[in-house]
Amino acid sequence: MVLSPMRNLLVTSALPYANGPIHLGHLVEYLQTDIWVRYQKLRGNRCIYLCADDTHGTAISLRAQNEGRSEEELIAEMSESHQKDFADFGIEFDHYGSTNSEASREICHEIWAALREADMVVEEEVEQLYDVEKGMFLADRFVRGTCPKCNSPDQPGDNCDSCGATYSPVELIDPVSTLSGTRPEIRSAKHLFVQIEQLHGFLEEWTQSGTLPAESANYLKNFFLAEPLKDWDVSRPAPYFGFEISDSPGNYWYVWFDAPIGYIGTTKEWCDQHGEQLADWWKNEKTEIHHFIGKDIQYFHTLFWPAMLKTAGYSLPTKVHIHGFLTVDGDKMSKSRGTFIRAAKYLEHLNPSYLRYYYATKLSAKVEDLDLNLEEFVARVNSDLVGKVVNLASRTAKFVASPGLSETYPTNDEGLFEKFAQQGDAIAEAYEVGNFGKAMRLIIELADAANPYVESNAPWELRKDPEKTQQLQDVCTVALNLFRTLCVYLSPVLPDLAAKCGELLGDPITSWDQSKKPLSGTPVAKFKHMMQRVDAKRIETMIEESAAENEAAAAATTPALSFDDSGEFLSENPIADEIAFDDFAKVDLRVARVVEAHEVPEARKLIRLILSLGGDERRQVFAGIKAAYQPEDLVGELVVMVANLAPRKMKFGVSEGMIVAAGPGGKDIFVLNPDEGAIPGHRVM
RNA sequence: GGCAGGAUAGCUCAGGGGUAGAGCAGAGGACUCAUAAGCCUUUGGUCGGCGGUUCAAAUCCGCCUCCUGCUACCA
Repeated sequence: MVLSPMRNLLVTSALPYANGPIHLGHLVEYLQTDIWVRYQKLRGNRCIYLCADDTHGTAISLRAQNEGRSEEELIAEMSESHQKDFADFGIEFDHYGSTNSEASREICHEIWAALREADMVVEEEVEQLYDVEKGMFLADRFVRGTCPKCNSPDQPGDNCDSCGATYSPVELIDPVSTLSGTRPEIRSAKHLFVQIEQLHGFLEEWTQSGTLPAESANYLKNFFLAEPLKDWDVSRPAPYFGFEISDSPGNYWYVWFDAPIGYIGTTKEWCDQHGEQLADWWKNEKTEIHHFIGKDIQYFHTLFWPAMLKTAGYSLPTKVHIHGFLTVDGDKMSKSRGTFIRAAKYLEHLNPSYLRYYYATKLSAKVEDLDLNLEEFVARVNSDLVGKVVNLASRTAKFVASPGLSETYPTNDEGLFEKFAQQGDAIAEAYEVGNFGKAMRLIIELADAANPYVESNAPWELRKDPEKTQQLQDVCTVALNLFRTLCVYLSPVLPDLAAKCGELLGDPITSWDQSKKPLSGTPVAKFKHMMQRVDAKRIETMIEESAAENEAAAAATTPALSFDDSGEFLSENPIADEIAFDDFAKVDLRVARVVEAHEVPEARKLIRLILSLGGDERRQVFAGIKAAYQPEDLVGELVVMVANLAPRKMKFGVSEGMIVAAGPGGKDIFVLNPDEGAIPGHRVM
């Protein structure tokens, strides 16, 4: 790639939602972006990095309500906490704003006016469930109820976990608001829709024009652009925490309408603070706009967002960089396992540089998930950074502390400096396209070449011979220059290390081109440790603490879920001897439906049941449940029967199996019913 | 169900028609400047399976298996 002399770059990360703290998953994106931005700045490009808190929507209101304070208080605190976490990880924004700002409000109105003018806005009545007690409409995720297709109870508002049916929450049988526990009613309200289908052709072209990773372009092509695009519902009726729509009082912009606009609003704030013109950044062909986002929010950024920009006459994103999700040791982050780790928690135990480097080794330009393998994390950081890179300085710097670097750079460095300098282009290219993993591999490859040089030139031997002081100084000058070049290359990832290298050699690292010219004749400071090795025990502690915190938090929010079951029955009836699976499998348990149930007048404990196993298969079973059940209550019920039990002649007839029930006996007998969805004949295993 | 991506050494991954690679882990050795770091040597793989194209396939094509993700008020 040809890098023009000086580019103008506007870079954003997705706006974190003001509903919770930053965790290691978020950091993939902010570190990725920060590294890219630092790289661009190091190259001498004009680059501003902007971000903001995403503050609107129902979830914010609910949380504020639960905490008994205003939305404004909540988002102010969140913003502060987010910014602290970012700063502590070395993520340097040029400006950090909020979607709840005057600047953002202005741009929302402006873009809205443009959509109106383009005749892209339509009104439609939408039926939604309304929680009378809370006084608000309920998003799908706040409703549960019985599936209209299969009658499974307690299903989510948009689809059934049991039969997989999708539906609208208004179709639910017996809907319940998860917010108040009351039954919501169906109400109709006016919503405003944007007809992005009008820009179908434009979006098709734009999404396929190389602005997106190939995976994403294909995805959009197949899933969205193959058919007419649906109108986008961009309004929510009051009460809603957000901006009221000027020409539609009582309606507010949906959080996903104003979130991306926050990019522009934040730019405007930055411009106002720095005497810059917004148009130079957002209405200027020469400015590149780069968004970094996760794959979960692709379609907001690649369909709605460009449609809005296009309509309002703003520049379109030059590139949308899309990353995957973080897993920890191969699994999704888990609160109970303690792998859901807050940024602040990490920092209590570990150095941010470790994570910056580790993520860098794992990031590529592809849309793929990134695994934080904790064992590898320790190995990589300790081996690569401490063992190879920093080691170069720590094993040589002290030999030249008094004379400093040689007056001129030695000619006999085995071509190493030149080799290091030449690799710079390949490393730069890898940074530029977002393939940080490759950049790190190339850099560590160089470090691997540098250590044998020190080894074979053995400065610790040269030191013993007063005749060889010049040679000693030269060897160390070479090693330290190689170290410095590595620090230049690593500085987007490890600004701290670069700063320490600058202090050691008395020459701050500020430009990529410092990798091209060796340093000579300068003093060398007393060597101080630049990076501690990762202590694996701290990781363990961090995980344990995270798990404990999450457990405590979960317990606090779900007090209803505390159980206090007596162990009495179990102690009186100890568990039987262990059996092999095969022994259990001999028992053929089946779901059966009670099709008839009859009194047996002469029997003290028995009821005569006719069970159906589906089709024409019928069994007569005498069940000892007379004290606990009325026959008429059993007809139609599903039960579990032992289907292959040898028939038994009884006084009142032949019993062809038995049904299973729990309890101590007498009146306390509880027949087992399968959960919803089971049908007669199903085997029970 | 549909779609996308993936499967290469014990682990994490690179490579991508011409003798299978790196780091870490493992084994052996020499050294002792350095944060028990570093250096040298070395074990280890039918590149998920089956077919096809080709002089040649880990690589290209087809089918299959398994994982992961996504799946709009949609299929």
